[in-house]
Amino acid sequence: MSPKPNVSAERIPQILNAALAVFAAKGLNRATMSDVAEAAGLSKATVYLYFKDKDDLIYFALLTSLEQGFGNLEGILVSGGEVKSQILDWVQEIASQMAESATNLSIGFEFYALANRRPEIRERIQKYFQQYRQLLSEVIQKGITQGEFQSVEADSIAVAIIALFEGFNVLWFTEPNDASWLSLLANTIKLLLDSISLN
Amino acid sequence: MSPKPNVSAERIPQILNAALAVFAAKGLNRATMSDVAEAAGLSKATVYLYFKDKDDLIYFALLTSLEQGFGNLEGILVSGGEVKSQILDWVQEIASQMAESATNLSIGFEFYALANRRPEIRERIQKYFQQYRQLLSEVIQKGITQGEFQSVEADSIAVAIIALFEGFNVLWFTEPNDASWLSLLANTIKLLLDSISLN
Amino acid sequence: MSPKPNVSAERIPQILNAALAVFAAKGLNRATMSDVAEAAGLSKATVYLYFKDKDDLIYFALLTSLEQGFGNLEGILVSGGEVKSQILDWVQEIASQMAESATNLSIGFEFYALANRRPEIRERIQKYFQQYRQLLSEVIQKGITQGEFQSVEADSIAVAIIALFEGFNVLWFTEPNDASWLSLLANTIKLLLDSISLN
Amino acid sequence: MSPKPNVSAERIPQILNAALAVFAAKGLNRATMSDVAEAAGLSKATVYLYFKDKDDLIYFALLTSLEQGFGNLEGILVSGGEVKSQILDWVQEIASQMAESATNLSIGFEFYALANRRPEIRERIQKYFQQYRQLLSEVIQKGITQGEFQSVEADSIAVAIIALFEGFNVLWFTEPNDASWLSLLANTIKLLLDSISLN
DNA sequence: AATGAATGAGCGTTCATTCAT
DNA sequence: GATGAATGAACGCTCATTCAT
Repeated sequence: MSPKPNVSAERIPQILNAALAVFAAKGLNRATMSDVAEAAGLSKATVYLYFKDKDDLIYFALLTSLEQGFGNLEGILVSGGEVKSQILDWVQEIASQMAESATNLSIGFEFYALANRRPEIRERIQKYFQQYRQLLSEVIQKGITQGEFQSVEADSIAVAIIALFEGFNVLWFTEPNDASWLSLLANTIKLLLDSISLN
Repeated sequence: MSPKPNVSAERIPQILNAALAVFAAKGLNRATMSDVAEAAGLSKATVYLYFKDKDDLIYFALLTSLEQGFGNLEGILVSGGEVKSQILDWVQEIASQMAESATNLSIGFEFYALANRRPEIRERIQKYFQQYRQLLSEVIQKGITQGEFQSVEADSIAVAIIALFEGFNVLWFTEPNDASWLSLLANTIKLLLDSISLN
Repeated sequence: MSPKPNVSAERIPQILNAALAVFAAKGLNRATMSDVAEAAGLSKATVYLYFKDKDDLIYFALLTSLEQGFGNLEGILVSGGEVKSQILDWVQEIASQMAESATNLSIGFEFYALANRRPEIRERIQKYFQQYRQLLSEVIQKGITQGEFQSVEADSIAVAIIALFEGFNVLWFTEPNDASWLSLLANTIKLLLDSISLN
Repeated sequence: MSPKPNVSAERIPQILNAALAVFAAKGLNRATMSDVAEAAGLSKATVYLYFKDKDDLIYFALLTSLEQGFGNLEGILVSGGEVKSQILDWVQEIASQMAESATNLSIGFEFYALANRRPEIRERIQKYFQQYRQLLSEVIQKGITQGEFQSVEADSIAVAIIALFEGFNVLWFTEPNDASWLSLLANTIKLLLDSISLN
């Protein structure tokens, strides 16, 4: 279940990156271990040196893809200035990142689907959303504390924003050529924040 | 790509229902044609009598799962009464349905992922969302016309609502034991509608 | 092993002709019973009403294709006139027939190959060649008797002519676009007959 | 379409020989990849390591069976002595070889039949016959140059001889227990060569 | 540490054949 | 006599996984 802590632990990210690329291109199932090995410039057997089996590889690929963090959400917490506008900037930033790696979204859906059968995957995804939610919640709370927002339940707003991101992901993915998603998403979140703003 | 139009066209729903059950339980890829046949109480060869191949079966299974319509959204259009409260009722209804068929969500994610490789699947999903969006848009527009809502872009609100549904789906699916999703979703949509309401 | 002698025995040639067409087009193995049934305008089950199984159908298809006789070889026996020139005319005639149904040659090769595994097929082919040989032998003999040919072994010449036909069949089939086969065949047989002619 | 060029390229002839044996015994279609693998003492998957698919295997089996060359026909070209007698010796030699590997003839017919559907197979067979014809043609031409034969078209005689070989193959194959084919073939070719000899 | 070579286990698909109507 | 519907039995092919070197 876990990569070996070898000297050439450089192999692990090498393999994981190859895996993510191949998974995104061909889908979790059509991607073969051969594909991954080839993309990593290694032999199949070598991949098995670092990952127990394909499930293991998928699991760590998920972890890797979940590591990308939440943009500079942390920055908002420590910076001065108006929270709302900083959130809206952050939305732009995240949405732009999404737009750039649109292909990667499809792995996301496969990971979600996998959660149904693999508890450890579900747990990681849950943990990811919890952290996300927690962080976003604190940001909203800061806005409340600073007097920008009404005294609403910060957590509810955090969840709403996350749901909007995920929901627009779906719409974006199914109709990737429609360029309006980004502004629709931004406007919706703005509307939401406006509605809890104090004046 | 096409089921036969024979007398025993009862076979087709029989197989499709079996397929949906098996797909939901095992995932699109781990579900074998044997599994589907067995679940349908038929032989494998018989399944092939009605569906060209597994891809064909998956495609029509998608169509079936997309056929469930949009609740009584149409009802709102023709009924009298306040739009906002009717929308909120409808949200409750749809969300309850989702809660009941939580397992089915996982197929949904697989279908989304599949859209990347199979244009005809992407098209059907797009069409589904377009109809959904169109209908919801008309409902919002009715609210505007009736003087309930400000003169906002109805379509943007419609998309926002759909995105919220999809986004909460994701959250729900990854953490199915959390009972609060439904009310969080309902509250968020209420917040949204309140923010465009006229008083 | 044998077609039923039913009232609608018109079905039998109907099926056999369809079978020959399909066999020629797709090969004995790739041709399915469905193909044959469809080509005959009947249902699969009906084909089984008249032929026990596919092997049976192939066997009777072989018989049918062997029934085409040996051109007007018999005519030479009863006619007056020079034998040699009549044989050469007959060669032209047969070779032209071959040219017209070039596709059919491929079934021929499949039948030959099948002879290895199916004694009853080998027997029919043997019988076919024996009759052919016998008839041709008599024609040569007539030429000897008439004083056209030297007193050679008529049977050897008959076999040689048959072998030349079969051999040119192979060459023709493998290089069907070469138009010279017919004249090469005719010239070779002429050379052979000249070499046994008396002046 | 292509065997791998690895160290264990010993596998390739191993598999091809097994394939030829199985193909001859069961026919191209009834022979399964499992049969071939088993005959080669390997697993099915290993066969697929060296041959892309069954078609590929058949194609290379054809090449192998076509590689056996044309006896010492080349020897006649460089040797001194009478051409005619050397040809007749060669006929005996080739015919004996044919007699020994009578079973293999049946694959031959299947290959011919296959030429109809597979252009690359047709091409190889054509090439085979062309080389054969070219070589034989030169031998005849040498006989003409040496003053043994009349100044006939060497190529026509070459084709006639090839046709006779192929034709007798057919007859031999359909009636393998008849021991007279060899002498009939030899005599016919002798007759042909006599008829173009100069005295 | 690395891999070429090998394979067991399965899966999607086809097709000759049967049988109730 | 005719057939629509159904299926058992295979077969070609793939792929995750192992292991000797």
